[in-house]
Formats: sequence, structure tokens, C-alpha cells
Amino acid sequence: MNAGKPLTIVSQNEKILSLMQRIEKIAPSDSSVLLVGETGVGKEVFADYIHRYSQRRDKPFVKVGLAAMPADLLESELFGHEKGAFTSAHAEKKGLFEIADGGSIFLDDIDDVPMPIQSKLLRVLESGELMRVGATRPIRVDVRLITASKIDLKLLIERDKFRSDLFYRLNVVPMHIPPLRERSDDVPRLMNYFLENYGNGKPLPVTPRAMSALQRYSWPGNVRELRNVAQRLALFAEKEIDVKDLPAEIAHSGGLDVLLKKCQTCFYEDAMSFSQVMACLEANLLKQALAANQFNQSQAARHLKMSLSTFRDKLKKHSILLSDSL
Amino acid sequence: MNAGKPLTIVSQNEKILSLMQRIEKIAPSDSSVLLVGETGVGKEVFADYIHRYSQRRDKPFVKVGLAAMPADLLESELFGHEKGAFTSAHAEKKGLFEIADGGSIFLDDIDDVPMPIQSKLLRVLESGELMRVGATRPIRVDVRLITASKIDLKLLIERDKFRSDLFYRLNVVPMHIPPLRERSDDVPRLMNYFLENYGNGKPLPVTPRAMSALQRYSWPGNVRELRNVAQRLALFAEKEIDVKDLPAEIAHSGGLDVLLKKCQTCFYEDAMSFSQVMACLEANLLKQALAANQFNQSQAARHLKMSLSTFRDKLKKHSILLSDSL
DNA sequence: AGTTGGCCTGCGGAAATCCGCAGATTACAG
DNA sequence: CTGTAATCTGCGGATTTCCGCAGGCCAACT
Repeated sequence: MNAGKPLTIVSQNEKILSLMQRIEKIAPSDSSVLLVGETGVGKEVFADYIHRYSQRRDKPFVKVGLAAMPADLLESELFGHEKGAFTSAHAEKKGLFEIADGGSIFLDDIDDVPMPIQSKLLRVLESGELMRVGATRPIRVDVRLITASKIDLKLLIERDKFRSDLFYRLNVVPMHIPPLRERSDDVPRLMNYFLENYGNGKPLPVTPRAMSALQRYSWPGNVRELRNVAQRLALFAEKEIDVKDLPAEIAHSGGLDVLLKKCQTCFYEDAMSFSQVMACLEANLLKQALAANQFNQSQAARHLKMSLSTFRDKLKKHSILLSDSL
Repeated sequence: MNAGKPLTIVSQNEKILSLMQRIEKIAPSDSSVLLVGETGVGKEVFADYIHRYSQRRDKPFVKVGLAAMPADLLESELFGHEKGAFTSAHAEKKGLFEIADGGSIFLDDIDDVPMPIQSKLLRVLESGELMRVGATRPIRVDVRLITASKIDLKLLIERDKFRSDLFYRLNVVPMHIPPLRERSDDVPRLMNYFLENYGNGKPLPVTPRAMSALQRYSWPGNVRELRNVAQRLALFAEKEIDVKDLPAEIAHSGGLDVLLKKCQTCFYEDAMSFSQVMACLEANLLKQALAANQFNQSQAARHLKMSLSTFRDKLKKHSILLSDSL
């Protein structure tokens, strides 16, 4: 974290650091940027970062989520309309492109844009001008375009759902933001950062066991989910955060959840029998107990509340070798 | 769905229909609205709906996500700044409140707003004017405020993290948007709607089994997650959508996942032994097999690939009664 | 060097599990 | 109503599972 620079991207992951260096290099250039990454990875945060480092930092930065909007509403929203252009157009309206004139515009979920809107976006990019709905004269706009997609747009192009010519103009600078599970090394520092943030500057310590569970979790909701968890922890946790304070799906991320996912293949995909599934579950439970107890069979058996003899009989039954190179 | 009205809220759930009726009633009133609901329920879509039904529909509707922004950046973003107000303020800048003048502004994640920003927001609401950073004269603004929170702000007030006076001004019209899992009856129509949307108007049929799995799933990411799933299905599915086309966590939502969740309580929270956990898993598997086979023991045993005798022995072992009123 | 505690190993007996079988019952088609 | 097929039921034998026990090994302590 650089002193004096307002920075919301907390990371020491080399993929992210490399992204940030690239951003600092291209931000002043005014090139269109396409950010690709899963929901919750922080595409908007990266867009902010780009805008901050651009020459347009003192101009408007308008953000639009494109999903869930019908084409006609979206058109009006982005490009504005003239009075009387349609029944409910009681007055002329500036679109967000006009509002952003001189600055930047961030279009989230570009993969969700209907074809007619794609055409108009292309025109803006090619000619630097737009037509309001119902207008006869174009309006010039000077806007830097930053877009975001949660999937690879090439998939849509292949299926004729996205214009390749528009794609090439958007994709001048492509940037892939990795999901949080691919940079779990950042989980501890992100969690500590948000906890301090929500704790009014007072850091709230996390036990090593809790931090391990947080790091093991797959974070399907990415950084947004982590931030939400941090917010709740900062509200409800007392002196420090232990495993018992974590949401169930995270606290158990090292437990039967993992176990079950291992056995789903058994039961559904491989159409195994009841006894095979139970055997699979059992074998995995035994292995986990061993690993968790440094391969001390006596401790592992006590952990599972069974006798050492039973434990050993089961290891033999499942041909489980005594090694930490399983 | 009303013909002729642009409507993005697809639902026949009575909670949602009642919300929509309430919105249509209060939208013209210019009152501040506070939307509360989990991430992904579509708070922004409801905000759009409110703006559409207001007298300000032809004025700007600016949306801001407040999370993940440091206070000083956010302040500048919302309220603008004067040239020289700070080192990197090379020119004067209009804030988003000014840009939205005459229209509406939507502030998402209001629960994430730092105290200093809360103070300035309160002033805007109380006096109808704001001070740019570094300014000596206030600027009048006429903006309708719609805010969104993913948690109950009263929790923050209790912990002195949110100003109660600001809350009362924001919460003029409170609206709770239920999570998708509380209106699973909408899942089929939402899925069909999005599939048609992404399928260029061509509806893609979903088998009853697949639709059951979709309806059983808990949708932690709410409508956003459902839409993302629909988008992928529309891209990759062939003639119709069956269970095998669904993501693993949805396809299996009726299987071992549920089973495991039942047993998590056993192993972790109740500190049960290995044999107790296995017994718990076993009992639940047997019950599920019975229920899935209309309480026909022979079929259930074949389903589990075990002999009828074994099956019956196990039912006895676990004291499982033969009834569909379990 | 001797003692103590914990772990590992193999073994045997009691209990539990698995499943085939025969007869009774039920549901369905003609 | 009859015949057939499927299901249900109780039982007993073979197999598997559970676990206590005794002896050996190892590390730590006195």
C-alpha cells in the first residue's frame, strides 16, 4: 500500500500486483478497457482505479449496470431521448453518455447488452457521437469507455450474440481479474483490512484456526462476499474472531462439506451403491482424522470417539496407508 | 406482467407483488426510500422501478455503489471539489449529487458509509444543499434519494456506526426485498424469463426434474446468481435443459448436499462420534430412498443397490417407520 | 539404568450386519 | 373372479465389525 495514494485494492498477490502495474501504465492513455472476471471480484473497484489514474480523474465517472434492463429503457438511459420520442417521453432527457462527457463511463455486465444497444455503442466508439432516441441530429461526446464482463465475450461472438467489431473496440486493453479462490494468499490481508475498516480503525484479531478456515473456503461470492462476512464479524464478534464466530459454510469448510463434495462423484456421476458411498465417506473421514492428528492413530481414534482397534480395522478394510503423502 | 409497461420485475409471489403495489403508490411522492435485502436480490432493479414511476423519470438517475471506497474519495465523488482543494484536485469537479440535480440518486450499500460522509448526506437531506470539498459557498440540489442496505441499519445504530437522525430521513419508506429462497415459487418463471431473454426470444424448455432441482436450490446469490446460471444455460444447452446441464451444486441440491447439511449439526455442533455421524447419514439416506420410491421397500433397496433384507434390517436398526408422514 | 506413559500391533470373542429363502399379502391385468 | 407378478415379512446362517487385551517398542523423565 503506497502512502499518500488513495488505494482500495488490497493485495500482495502477484497476479493482482501485475494488473495494477498494467493499469498504472495504460490509465493515462484513454484506451477502452475490458475487465473480465466473476461476480464479486471487484471489477468496479478496478474501474475506479483506472479512472483515478487517468487524465479524466476530475471529470465525471458514471457507472451503469447493464443487466436486467430491457433494451428500450437501456437505450433511453444511455443515450437520452427527445421530448415526444415516445408516449412517456414528456421532456428531453440527457443520457448517461452526455452526463459523462469529458469523463469516463463504466458499463458493467456488457455481456448482457441487447444487439440494438451494441449497435449504438459501436457508433459512439467509431464516430464519437450519439443520437438520442427520436433525435435527428447527432451529439458529440468525449467519453472514455471501461466495460466489464463476467464471461469471455468470445463465447457470445461465436453464438452471434455479441458483435465482434464492437468487441475489438472495447477490448483494446483486456484485463482478467482472477477469482478470490485463485489468490487465497490475499484472504488474510483482505479480511484484516476490512475488519479494521469496519472496526473504526481498531484491528480485531483472528485466531489462526479461524484464518485457516477463511483461507480454505472457496468464496463463490469473491471479495464482495468476504467484505460482507467481515462487516458482520466486526459487528458481532467480541474480543477476537474464532471458528465459532464464522458462518457455518466457512467454519465447516474443512469438514464434511469437503467430504461430501468428494462423494458426490461416487453417488451421482458414477452411480455407486449405498455401501460404496458409505465406504467412500468413511474412508475420507478416516484420512482426514489421520491428517488432522499428525498420523497418530491413537489420537485420531479418540478424535472419532472410537476404539483404536476399530480404527485400525477400518484402515485395513479401506487399504489406507499410513503416510502423509496421500 | 403488464402489457405496454417496461417491467423488469418478474414475479407472481405475493410478497413481491405487494412491494410493487406499494412502490407504484409511493413513487410519485418524492419520499426517500430505503431498500433492504441481501446481495443479489435486485435492489437496483427496484430502485429503477421507483425512479420509472416517479415524476423525475425524465431526469438523471445516478447510481453509486458506496462500498469499497475510502471516505475522502467517496466525498469527492458524491459532493465534488474545488480546484486546489487538495494536491491532486487540478480542476473543480461536480459531484454526483450535482449531476443528478432534478433527478434521483441511488446509493447502494449505505451500510458501508463512513461517518463523515453520513454527516454530509444528512446536511443534503435537511437543507437541500451541499458543500463541495474546499468550497466556501453551498450549492443547492434537488435530488430524490433512494438507498439500499444489505443489513438492518438498526444494528449499526446500536453500535454507533450509523447516525439515527440520518436513518430516519432515509427510512421514510422502508422496503424489505425477500431473498429468492423465500419465494421459490418465482424460480420457474424467473428462469424461463431469463432463458427466453438470453435465447433471443426463443424459449428453451426445462424438464420438470431440472426445474425441481432449480427450485430446491437455496440461491445464496439470489436473482443475480439465477440470471448468471440462465445465461450460461442459454449458451451451452442444446434442445432442452435437463439436470445434467445444471451446475453441480444445483443438480445435487436434492441429494447428498441436503444430507450433509443435516449431519453437520451431528458432527460439529453436537460433537457426535464417528458411528453416530455415519448412523445419521445412513438413516437419512434410507429415508430419502423411501420417499423417492413412494415407500416401496423393494424399489428403494434396488435404488440403493442393496438386498431387500439388508434394507429392512437397517430400517429396523434405525427405527424408521414406514409412513409418508415422516 | 530404570521407570513411566503413550503408541502400535496382532488376536480372539461377542455382537452386528448381510442376504437368501420360503411363505403370506397385495396390486393389477384379463 | 382368477392368475400372475411384485412386495412384504420373519428367520437363520455366514460374514463382517467392534473392541478389549496382552505384549513390544519408543521417548521422556528421574
